[in-house]
Amino acid sequence: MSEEVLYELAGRYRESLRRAVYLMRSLDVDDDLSTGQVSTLNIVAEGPVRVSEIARKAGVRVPSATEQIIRLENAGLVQRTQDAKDARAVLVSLTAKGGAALTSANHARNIMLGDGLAQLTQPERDAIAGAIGAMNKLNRALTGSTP
Amino acid sequence: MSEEVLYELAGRYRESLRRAVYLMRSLDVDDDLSTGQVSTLNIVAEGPVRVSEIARKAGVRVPSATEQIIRLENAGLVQRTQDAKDARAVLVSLTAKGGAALTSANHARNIMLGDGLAQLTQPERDAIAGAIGAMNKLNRALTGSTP
DNA sequence: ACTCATAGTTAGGTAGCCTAATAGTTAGGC
DNA sequence: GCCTAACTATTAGGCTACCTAACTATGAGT
Repeated sequence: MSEEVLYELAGRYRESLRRAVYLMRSLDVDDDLSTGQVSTLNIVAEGPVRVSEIARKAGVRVPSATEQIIRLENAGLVQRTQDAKDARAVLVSLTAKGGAALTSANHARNIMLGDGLAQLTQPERDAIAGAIGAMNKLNRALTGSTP
Repeated sequence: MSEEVLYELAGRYRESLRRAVYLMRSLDVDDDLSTGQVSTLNIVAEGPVRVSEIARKAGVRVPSATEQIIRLENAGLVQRTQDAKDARAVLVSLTAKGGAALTSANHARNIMLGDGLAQLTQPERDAIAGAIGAMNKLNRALTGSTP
């Protein structure tokens, strides 16, 4: 694969992602949860997680994760408990209210995005569906190198 | 197209995009330009543009665009001039220094992203390349609705 | 000419990210 | 067993980027 072709593809993909950032923001619905908060909740929803693990998965530093968690805790959406096996660690888990809020938030956003997808042709949707796996692999390849 | 399928695709795509957005940020190179600033410069590079046009293309409000532009102007990367045809309007254009900085910034980021793309298989790269058009159309479809 | 719309800036506030410094806890070498 | 080094999380302080509301200046319509 020639470097020029990779470079050219990188440029086009980067530009498309730039606009997608905007799209993500436009998916912010009137539910008092920012995109970042929904992401954090989605991570926490996988089970009780350490703060450092949340930070790693979200791609931010630990203090930033702490801050988000405190905000979510104040909103009653998550709770913090000490890890019984390691007194240094804090386990973050969803509250019932948090679970409900997350379900609703994901639903609202997926519906909005689904509306956009419905405006595409079937081949276009197929193209996006087919690219997701490769995008995820690319994300892993690059985020591994710059944690 | 069934709604469930759209919904499911929306969820997977949204999660992939979320990670890709982090990836974009991780591409920040040591060149004193944030991703947002590079985006703004890329918009300005298309020719002298009004502040409101920059805001529209970047998906932010006008005051936010003004702020970015002032920052870039202080760095000597863009310049503001009065529109000869409309004394209310301000035209923003790249300076020579800004053009050079943008070229360098885009180059560094495309090289980094190109490195990641090189780690994919050819079909995976094809999948991404094939999805870009659809992603852009989707971006337009959704961003049009929430300016 | 008067009014209303448009373009941009300024002011004030918030979220979210960062680094550096701190407190407490665990693990490993000796 | 203990002491040091490493790890986990929080706090403190600072920055960017975004927002809304209010303001100034200019243009356009009747």
